[in-house]
Amino acid sequence: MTDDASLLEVLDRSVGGERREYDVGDLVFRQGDPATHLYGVETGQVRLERSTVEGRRVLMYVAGAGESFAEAALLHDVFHCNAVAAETSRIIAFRKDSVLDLLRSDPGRAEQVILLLASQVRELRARLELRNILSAGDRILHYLLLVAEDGVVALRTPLKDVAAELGLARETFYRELAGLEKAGLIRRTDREIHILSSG
Amino acid sequence: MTDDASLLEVLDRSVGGERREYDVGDLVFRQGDPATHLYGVETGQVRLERSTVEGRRVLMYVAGAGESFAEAALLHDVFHCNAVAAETSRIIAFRKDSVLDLLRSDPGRAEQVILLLASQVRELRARLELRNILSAGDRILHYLLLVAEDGVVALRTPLKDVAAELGLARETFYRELAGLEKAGLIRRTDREIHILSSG
DNA sequence: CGAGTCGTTGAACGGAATCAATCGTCGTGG
DNA sequence: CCACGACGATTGATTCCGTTCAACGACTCG
Repeated sequence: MTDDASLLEVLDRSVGGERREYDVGDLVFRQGDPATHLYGVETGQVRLERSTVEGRRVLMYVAGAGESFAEAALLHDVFHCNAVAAETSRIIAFRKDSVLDLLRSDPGRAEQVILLLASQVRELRARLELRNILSAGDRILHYLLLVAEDGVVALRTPLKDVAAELGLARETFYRELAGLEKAGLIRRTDREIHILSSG
Repeated sequence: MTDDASLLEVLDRSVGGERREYDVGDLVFRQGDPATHLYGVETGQVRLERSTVEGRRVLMYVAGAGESFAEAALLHDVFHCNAVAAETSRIIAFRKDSVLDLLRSDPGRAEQVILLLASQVRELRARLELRNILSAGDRILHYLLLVAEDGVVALRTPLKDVAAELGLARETFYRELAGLEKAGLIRRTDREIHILSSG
């Protein structure tokens, strides 16, 4: 699912980023702040949330380890949301100017970034489409078919995280997984799920 | 939600695309075909689906009017999914080489594309995050807060399409909307929804 | 050896999907 | 001009299934 090199990695190699540590609740940036940087999560988790006029808060995104966020800083002068650490986190900050300079001066890098973003779009679309599947069992099966390579899914993350990615309560996920196995559609080993053909 | 200029528009203006008509069920391209073009939907709808080894089909994305698809052609030599018209559709095909040439020779355009993709990523993330909200009412409210400008949401598409975007049955959506109005949280006029402040 | 987390199963509840029916509106053609 | 059909919007009743609460075993780590 995740591709070879992430945007975060590419940026980190190309323009050096400044690493900072944040505790739970710390603000990385605030809505209205000048958008001078974009960011990556090295460890931890950051919540992006927007404050509405009436003071309500709308969660826009949760960025986990390895992900970049606030790329939209490239588009705007000020941030349109707050970024707050949801866990103790190490964040990398890249200067917006540096990034833009890089993209302008190095067409190869620019192209690489385009490809990265394009594949990210593809992945997000696929994830979104998954959510349109109502039945938990079908959703899981489709997910497995999507991420499988040669009929085998290697589990890199704990199962509960997979459940979260699928938008399911972990209990439902475990149960349904057991159901699929009982139905003879999959077989599980320790860190792998094998998809058994049954056209 | 949708931004000023779409990727489709930018491409259409920069590299001329070839327009083709498709009937329901027609294949735009097939899994394994050389990936020589990327595409945009002018009218109609296209389903992107991947065939697995066992002949099962997994839906990856449904591209509607105004959207581009198969941008991933830029990354790969062959298509990894089938594209089939879900309605009578007019599709624009852009030559991959032309697009790559453009991006390499025109850094300004490349930058514009990067910005477009970045904002697309942001939008997709936001949509995905919405799906993590279980309660239909909360989901709708968050959506409204997200797309509102000055507390007003202008309906561009039929309500039933909004319901689909939110991943809700249209009945549920209507009902919940009525509920929100009864609860005094929103007020509806013909083509607008007003969000009433209530911290 | 305890605390914490992941994985797993059971039982009950609640809410969204689904089926069904109605109304309004718009466009089309006779 | 009106009848007709298509589609969006809406409300009611019922079913179903995923969430939630709860409890437990396995494993890791300090």
